[in-house]
Amino acid sequence: MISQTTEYALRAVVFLADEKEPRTTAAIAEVTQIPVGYLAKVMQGLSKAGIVRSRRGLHGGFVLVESSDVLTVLKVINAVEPIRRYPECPLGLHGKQLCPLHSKLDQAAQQVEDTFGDTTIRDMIDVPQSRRPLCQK
Amino acid sequence: MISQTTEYALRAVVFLADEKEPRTTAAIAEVTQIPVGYLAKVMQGLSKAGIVRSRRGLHGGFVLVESSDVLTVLKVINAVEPIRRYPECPLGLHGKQLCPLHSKLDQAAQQVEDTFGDTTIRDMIDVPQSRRPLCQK
DNA sequence: GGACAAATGGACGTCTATATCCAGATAAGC
DNA sequence: GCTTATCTGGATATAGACGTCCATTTGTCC
Repeated sequence: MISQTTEYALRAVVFLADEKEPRTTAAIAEVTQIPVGYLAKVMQGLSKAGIVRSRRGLHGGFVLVESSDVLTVLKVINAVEPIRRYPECPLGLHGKQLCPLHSKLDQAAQQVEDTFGDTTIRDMIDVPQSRRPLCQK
Repeated sequence: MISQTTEYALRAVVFLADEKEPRTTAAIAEVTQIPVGYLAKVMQGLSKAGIVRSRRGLHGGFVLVESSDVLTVLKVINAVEPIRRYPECPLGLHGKQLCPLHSKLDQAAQQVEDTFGDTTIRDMIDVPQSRRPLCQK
């Protein structure tokens, strides 16, 4: 469905949503349980995609660019690895129109996009009774 | 969303749906535009999963086990590579309950399963006006 | 039983996702 | 300007997905 890397990116973003000051790769890695070396690469990707802003040197780290109530899950997914759509038949058949097979596949992808496009990061943090992401409680 | 191998499996199954006699790997490969050597592996998988039945020797090949109006897209997907669900939090947090992040991911997976579970192979072949899968028209 | 057709299984090759490690660049604080 | 903290970029390693190839097994037809 979504790759391991995308899952990592979502965890990191959820963590950053609550933080005011920049958080280092090491700090993010610890809370999110992501291999620190690999997280560095993931964060670079998010940085280039404009999801986070990085600051080097002492007291540096990463902050979200957008507010968490504007940033959607879909934006994060698209920054890492967009969901595969079917703009046309992979076999190059029936012109621009899709056959029912690939139409169905595309339709499912669309559904997923819609679902994630409607969910902001804040939606997943402001939960009434406990069970916040990354938290034990 | 779904892997290349799963897409291959779906193409092969769609092709077999219309055929009464067994079709060889070579015949399937040609119509579906799948590398013949790799298709052989895919077909073995479908065979072991009980989606197709194989017959060796002259006039051998593959046939669907179930009728195409009973066989769903989901069954084929599950035979090759099931859609990843989230029975529990990957971080091992909050007991059996899912946090909103993984709940959302699982919900999307569920949606996709539902969509594909409701679609039979026949649904994709009996189309009123043209654009059948694997066909030019 | 012999000739041929076709699936099966194993060995192997390649590419990408995942992951590690480290030298270099850059920023802050003194 | 020096030291320290931190991101950046490149090289490298590993596993799995995708793909090829071939010898073997199993089946049909004569």
